[in-house]
Formats: sequence, C-alpha cells, structure tokens
Amino acid sequence: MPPKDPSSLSLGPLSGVMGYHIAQAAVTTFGTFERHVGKPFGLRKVEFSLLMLLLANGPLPPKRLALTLTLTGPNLTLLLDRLQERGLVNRERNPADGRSQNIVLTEKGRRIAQDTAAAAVPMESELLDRLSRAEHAMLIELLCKLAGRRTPL
Amino acid sequence: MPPKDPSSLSLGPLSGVMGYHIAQAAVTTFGTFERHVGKPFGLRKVEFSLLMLLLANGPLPPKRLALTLTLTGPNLTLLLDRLQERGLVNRERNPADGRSQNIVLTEKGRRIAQDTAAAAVPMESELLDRLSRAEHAMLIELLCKLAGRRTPL
DNA sequence: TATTGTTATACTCTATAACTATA
DNA sequence: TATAGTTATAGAGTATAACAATA
Repeated sequence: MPPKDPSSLSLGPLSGVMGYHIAQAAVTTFGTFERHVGKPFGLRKVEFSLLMLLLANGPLPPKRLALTLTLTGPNLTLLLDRLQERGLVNRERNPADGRSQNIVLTEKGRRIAQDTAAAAVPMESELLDRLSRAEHAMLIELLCKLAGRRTPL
Repeated sequence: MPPKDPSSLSLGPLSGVMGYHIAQAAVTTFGTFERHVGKPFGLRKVEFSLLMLLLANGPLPPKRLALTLTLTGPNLTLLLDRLQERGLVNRERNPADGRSQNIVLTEKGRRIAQDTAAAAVPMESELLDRLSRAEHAMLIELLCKLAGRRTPL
C-alpha cells in the first residue's frame, strides 16, 4: 500500500488494481523512452522494439513479428511501410513459399538498431533513481510472470 | 491448429527494457479488465478509474481528476460529457468561484461505481493464476515506486 | 480451402492551440 | 493578467472486413 499523502487523492478500490498501477508506471517509462530514444532517433516504441527483435534474431517473417509485438496484420504492414521508406528494413520474398516474406535489417537499419540499443542502457539507468538494481530486476521478472512469459533469456 | 513454438523470439536488448515489459504486461491486465468490467458495464479504463476516485474522495474539481489520471483538460471535458450524458456524474458550479466546478456522482453513478468496485475483486483474483498474493502486492509496490508521483497538488 | 500479406476504413486515445468566462 | 474549463482539430494507436496471391 502506498504511503498516505494528504495532498493526493485516495485511490480507494483502485489501490489494489494492477492495471491502474501499470498504466501509471507506463507514464514514467514512456517519458524516459521519448527522451532517450524516441525523439533523438525519431522512433516510436513499437518501431524500436521491432528493430531490437530483428537485431537479436536476424530476418523474421512478419507473422512472427506481429505475434511477438501483439500487432494486427494490417498495422504491421503500415509499420513496415514506414520503416522500409526510411531505408531501415527490406521485405524479402521467400523463394520456397511465395506467400511469405522475411523482414531484414538494411545496413542503415542495423546501425540505428545498434545505436538505439546503446541508448537504452542510460535510459534504464535513469530509472535507478527510483528503483534499486535489484528492484529493477525483480520488477521485470514479476512483469514477465504477469504477461505469461518466462524470464527473458 | 497445433500450438506454435512457445519459446518464441529472443528479446535481445529488449530483455532489460522496463517499458517493453510494462507494455506486454498491460496486454494481460487490459484483457482482464475488459472481461470483468469494460464489457459488462460499458466502461473504459479511464472511466472506471474516474468513478473509483469519485467514490473514494467525494466530489472533486476536474483539475484534480485530470492531474491524477494524467489527462489533458480537453480530454477530460469529453470524458465528463460522456459520463454526464449517461447520467453517472454531474457538474456543479462552485458558488464561491464561478470558474471552478465540482464533479459529483449521481445516484446511478454511485451504484455503478460500487458494482464495478465489486467486480474488480474477482478481476484481480484472476491474476493470481499467474502471481502469488505476495507477488501481486510486491508488484504493485514496485510499480508505485517506478511511477514515483510526487503529486503536484 | 487455408494461409500470408495488403487495402480500405473506422474508432479510440491523446495532444495542442485558441477560445470563453470568471477572477 | 491569470485561472478553469471548453471547443476544434489533428495525429497516433488499434481494430475489422474484404481482397489478392499462393499453397
């Protein structure tokens, strides 16, 4: 339970509602992302995430990207259109199955992926003003359990 | 359809990025909210939160609601328009200062606030499939630290 | 007939600028 | 001049239905 502060409102039943606290915490992390990655590199959150997945896994079909990022097909198409127009990714057709593609990082895309991965380090460090390193790790572990995934590799 | 490989993709640099894990966990809590409160009562997340704040604190000026819920003024106006049109809240002018208002729950609004507060209990219980009670409490505590809102009056 | 990806579209969410009315 | 709230509007974000090409 959060400490009482007479200048702030009582959360009432909201105090035990996980979704509310996640939404509030997201305000902090989104702001931090914007300052460290979003504005400097002109990337949205989902674009950054997509570049990180390609950097870590190599070329991937849109289907797997959509599943991992919880995007619908049409929205991923538009996202890839933008990234391709910026010269960060390319669509490659699969010669074995004409329906499917592989999304590959261009050289420019790889550079920006590596640069933003580096920028994410001080981004996380900024959160350590509020959380100890152990708390940061514990929070990620609990969020993974809530999301229904195993602790990340 | 056979279950797809659950081990899925490597998150790479994303594995230590708090914002990513918060976004993923939000998928879970949002789905749970929709099933327990959103669809049954026809309320959006922010509408539910607003009703909870009014239930716990009594009449409040829009300014304080906007600050607590991280809403801009114009968006709160539209939100209050909808709730007022449904007969859940009323705007009361402050006789001492004609500029300011108080938002008050109607009797119908109080009933739905109490009913949704009750529905939030099984909603949180559903999360206990994934988190122990202690983990649930710990997660909320850590999220509060991360949100770190020194309430700006 | 099923699957991959696209087009078209619409609705929600959030943000900014300019306005009204009180003080 | 400053504050509380509103109007108008625009941009992201996300969802569904219908479609094309391939298997």
